[in-house]
Amino acid sequence: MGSDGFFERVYDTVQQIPCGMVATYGQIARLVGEPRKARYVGFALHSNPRPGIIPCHRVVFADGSTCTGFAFGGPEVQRALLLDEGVIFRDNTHVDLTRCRWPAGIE
DNA sequence: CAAGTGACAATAA
DNA sequence: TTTATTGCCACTT
Repeated sequence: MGSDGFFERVYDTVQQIPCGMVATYGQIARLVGEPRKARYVGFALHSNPRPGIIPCHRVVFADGSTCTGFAFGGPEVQRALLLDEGVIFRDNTHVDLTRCRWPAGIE
């Protein structure tokens, strides 16, 4: 859409993640058309210039694992938020991308 | 104003 | 199979 910035596309895509679903940095990078910029997708959320409109907790690693640090205010907090939205967890730190991967049908 | 840094993922060896 | 390196934009200081 009107946004010509890479970050803007990332924010717009992350905001489109439906409740109960999660997306990976790499998938978002592909959705914006730049599979090699997955690194900056994470940085875009880290910078978080639009707090409140960017559900960073719905974004996880390609492995389905959440960040190892306190990026979301606490990995356990992120897990609680996702569980509250209906996301299925395989482990305390890994999300069941098999069921909650978004968008559905990317293959 | 310029340089450095940063929540990852994919490919090569 | 696993480990290491590369890629690359915007934001921070």
